[in-house]
Amino acid sequence: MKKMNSKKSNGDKSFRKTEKLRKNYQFQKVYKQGKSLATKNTVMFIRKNFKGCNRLGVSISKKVGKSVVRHRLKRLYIEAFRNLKANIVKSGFDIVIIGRKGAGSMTYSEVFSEIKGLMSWGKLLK
RNA sequence: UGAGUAAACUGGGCAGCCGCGAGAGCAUUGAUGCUUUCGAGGAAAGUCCGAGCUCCGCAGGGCAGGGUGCUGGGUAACGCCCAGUGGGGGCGACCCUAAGGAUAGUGCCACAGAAAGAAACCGCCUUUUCUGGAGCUUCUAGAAGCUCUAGAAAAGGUAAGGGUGCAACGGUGCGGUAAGAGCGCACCAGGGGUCAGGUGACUGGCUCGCUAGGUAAACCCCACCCGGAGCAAGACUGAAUAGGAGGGAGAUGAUGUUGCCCGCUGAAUCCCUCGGGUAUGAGUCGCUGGAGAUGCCAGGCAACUGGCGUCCUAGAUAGAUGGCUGCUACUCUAUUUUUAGGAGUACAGAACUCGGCUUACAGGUUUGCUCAUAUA
RNA sequence: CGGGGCGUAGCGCAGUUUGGCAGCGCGCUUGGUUCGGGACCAAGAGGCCGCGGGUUCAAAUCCCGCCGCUCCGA
Repeated sequence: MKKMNSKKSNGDKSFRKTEKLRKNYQFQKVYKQGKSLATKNTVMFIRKNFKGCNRLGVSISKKVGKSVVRHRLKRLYIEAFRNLKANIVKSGFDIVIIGRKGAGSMTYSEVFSEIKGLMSWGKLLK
């Protein structure tokens, strides 16, 4: 992965405001109509949005830890999503990632492999 | 050198790549794109105090209610800070201290103890009466009187003693007395008066025998302070506390103004329930230049204040500070004893802004002072 | 941002107003009863009263500062 990142040729690794889920109703739609996948530390909801781009929302409950722990975990999820964007084949999906109770102690490599596994389970990766 | 005490600072470093937010400039109808600059803390935390700012039919009165509580300063203000005073702890440097009033009143002080607050009880002493015993004297020879002693009753004196208890009516000693008592004296503890010093808390001297427990972080009294709500405050726009339906209250006063009353205000209003979601399931402003930071000089023991110069240092809104790599610093671990490998890097994330307090904090640096030991 | 409630035995709760013995029910242990078990009877163990200070002779209770859980309102 890291070697691929250093190449120039692969796609956009940015993460802009338009790729974020920002409103509560957007989250509620994904919860109600989406498909859910779960591991021990992470839950992922996936729903088609018919808009031609993939959007991400992250939600971490207060049970995970203090403010520093929650904030750091959210950044790790976004970083993992950003580094996996080039490998996503399908587009037009809303994705919501939820951190569960033990997720606060994970490192970046654990988060990355967890998100990668969930995405390939959801058939978003090639 | 070791132990301790007080205070200040730091909060891994350097380089590279990818990514995020904001400002400015350029391009662009715009969304955006490019360049460049800046981008978490000492506690940003807890939300415990104090203010600025904004609104509430001006902020008026009374009663409640709340807070503070040695003195003097500082400050925009404070429950904060500084300098002192008293008390307590430590050999010491130093630390802790809600520290006004207990003769304004009320309450409480379990168990024990005579008694937990001003009085009774036991006891001690004196006098009188009665009863018993011993001794002496008189004499009519078994009675009287006197002295001593034991017991009971009555009248009085006293607060020394009473195994308790956290606490017992100032303490110890000598004198004194029928027995006793600050009744008198010496020393000690406290209190009143007066004089001196100090702005003051208070300290020191002299003098008065003046000495009725503790608890006010129990009610309370005294002195001082407090209008309420909070940036989801509030303002603006292109309908913007939208516009609707049903029920109820309302000039006999709704509503608002802290709880209550008075006073003020004064109605297409107010309260409840249901349903609805607009052009973007709103946006912009408030939103960061301020009791700002820093250097020098002056005043002050200090907190702090004044003058001059320099600087601009986060402004998000599902909420920007992250990830990876290399070298290095520190800690841990197993192998090895020399290097290499692995894991980890304190507490913790701005949300209107300041001044404080409290709490959390791996490791490191510096300075002042104290004690002990050694050497000179 | 503002406000309220609760932390006591393994579990569910009293006691806090008015300071002085830490209690109740279920559960647990031992013994009895029964052929055995349950039920019943008798005895017993189990507590830093969330944590740290302070006031007081004495604190679960009063005061101050923290920690955790939980519920409202805008």
